[in-house]
Amino acid sequence: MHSYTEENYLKALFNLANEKGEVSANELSKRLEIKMPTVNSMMKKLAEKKLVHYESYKPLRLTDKGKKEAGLIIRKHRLTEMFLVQVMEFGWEQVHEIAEQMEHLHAPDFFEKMDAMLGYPTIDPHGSPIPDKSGKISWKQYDKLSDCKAGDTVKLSAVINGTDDFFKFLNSRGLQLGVKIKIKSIEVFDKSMHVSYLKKANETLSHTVTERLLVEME
Amino acid sequence: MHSYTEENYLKALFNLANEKGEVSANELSKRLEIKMPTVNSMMKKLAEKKLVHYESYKPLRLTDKGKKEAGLIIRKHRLTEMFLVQVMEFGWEQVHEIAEQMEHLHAPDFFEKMDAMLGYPTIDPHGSPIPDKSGKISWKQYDKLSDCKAGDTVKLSAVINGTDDFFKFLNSRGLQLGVKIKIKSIEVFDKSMHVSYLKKANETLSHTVTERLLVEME
DNA sequence: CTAATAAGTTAGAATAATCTAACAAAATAT
DNA sequence: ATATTTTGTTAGATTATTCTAACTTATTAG
Repeated sequence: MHSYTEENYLKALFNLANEKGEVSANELSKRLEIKMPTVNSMMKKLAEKKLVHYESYKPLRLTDKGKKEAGLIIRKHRLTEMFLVQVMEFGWEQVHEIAEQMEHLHAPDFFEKMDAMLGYPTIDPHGSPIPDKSGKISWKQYDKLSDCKAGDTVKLSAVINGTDDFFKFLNSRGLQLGVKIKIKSIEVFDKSMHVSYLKKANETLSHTVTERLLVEME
Repeated sequence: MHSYTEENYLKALFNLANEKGEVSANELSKRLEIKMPTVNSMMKKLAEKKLVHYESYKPLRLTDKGKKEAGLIIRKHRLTEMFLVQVMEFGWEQVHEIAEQMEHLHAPDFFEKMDAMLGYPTIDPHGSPIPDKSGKISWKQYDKLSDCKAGDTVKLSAVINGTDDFFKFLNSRGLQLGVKIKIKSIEVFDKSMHVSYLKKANETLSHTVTERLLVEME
C-alpha cells in the first residue's frame, strides 16, 4: 500500500489535473506547501511505482493506476463528508478537516457500510461526484436548479440527498431523471420557482426542493 | 502533538501497566513487535517529552502526563468501537482493526459527537471502561452474572475476555449490551442459568458464559 | 533575439523511525 | 558464587520525507 504522504501527492495531482488540465511541479509544490525539490524527488518515486508519468521539464500526469488510486482516496473523502453531514449531523463547513484525515484509513468494511447507510450516493451535496469502487468518476458538470435563472431550460440529471420521502415527492410530481424543466419565474422573497415540464404548465417548487435538484443546461 | 508512532508506544505502555503493573522494555518490545534498541531510543525520546520516567535498567513508567495522553487515545479507540457497534451495526469482532486506526485522528468535534450520540458511555463493547475527557478511567464495579441469584433482574453492561468466538456466540443469541436479563433459576450441579430476555422466555447459559458477562443490578 | 525571470533539477544535509551487531548489566541456574 | 542466559544499551547503518543552496532549462519581456 501507499503511505499517507504518497496518497496526499496523488490526491493533489488528481484535483489539480481536474481543475486546470496539465499540472506543473510548481503548482503541485504550492498546493501541498512542500518545496520544489521534495516534490521533484517524490515524483520520481511515484514514477518508479508506475503511478505518475515523469519526464524532465515536462508537465506531470497521473498514470491510469495513479488515477484509480487517487479516485479511491477521493471516494473515501467524499463518503466521509456525506456520512458526517447526513448521519452525524455536522455542518458542511465542519467536515473537510475530519475527512482529510479519514480518507487515509485502510478500512474497506467501514467505507462500504457508510456507502450502504447513505444509499450509495453518486454525488455529494455540493454536486461533486463520488468516485465508484474502482476509483472512476463521472465528471459531468451539474448545476443546482436553485442556481439557475428565469428563462433557463434545463434537464434534471441528479438528485442530492435522495431520501425515500424526497423520491416519493418527486414521483408524485412526475419529476423523473431526464425531464426537461423550463423556469418561468422565481419568487424573490422565498426563492420558490414557477416552472413548466411535461404536460404541467405551472408548478411551484420550493427552494428546499430546487437546491436538491441537479440539472444540466440545455 | 505526538506522532502516530509515539501514540502507539504510549498506548502499549498504558495497557501493559494495567495488565501487569510494571513494564519492562522487553515486554514493550514484544507487544509492539519492535526491536529492543528502537524501543530504547523511543523511551529516551518520550522521557525528553516528560511522558515517560526513564532510568537505565529500571522498569518503565508513564508520567502523569503520559498517562493522560494514553488515556485520551484509548478513549478515542473505545468510543470508536462503541460507535461502530451501536450506530453502524458492526459485529463486536469486526471493530478493533478500524478503531486501531481511528484512535489517531485529531478531531475533537468528531469524538464529542460520537460520545453524545452514544449517550456518554463509560464502558465499551469489549467490557473495558472508557476514559473520560481528561483521560482518567473510572473503575465502576460490575457484577459477574454468575454471581447473581435466581430472581435478580440485571442489565448486560460489559463482557470479559471477548474473543471472536465469544462475540459470535453472543450475537447468535441476541445478547447485546443493554439487554435486560431475568434469572429464572440456577442449576446446582453445573451452575448453568435459566434466564429470559427480550422475547426469549427460557434460554440456558452455561457457567463458562455467565462468568464472562458483567451486569448491573436493576 | 538576447537578458531577465521563472521553473525544474541535483547535491547534500536533517529528522524520525527503524534495523543489526556488539557490548554491558541483571537475573537465573547450577 | 560463578557461569549462563536474559535483558538493556550503545554505535552505526538504512529508509522516508523534508529542507537549503547551487545549478540548468524554459519562458517571457524588452
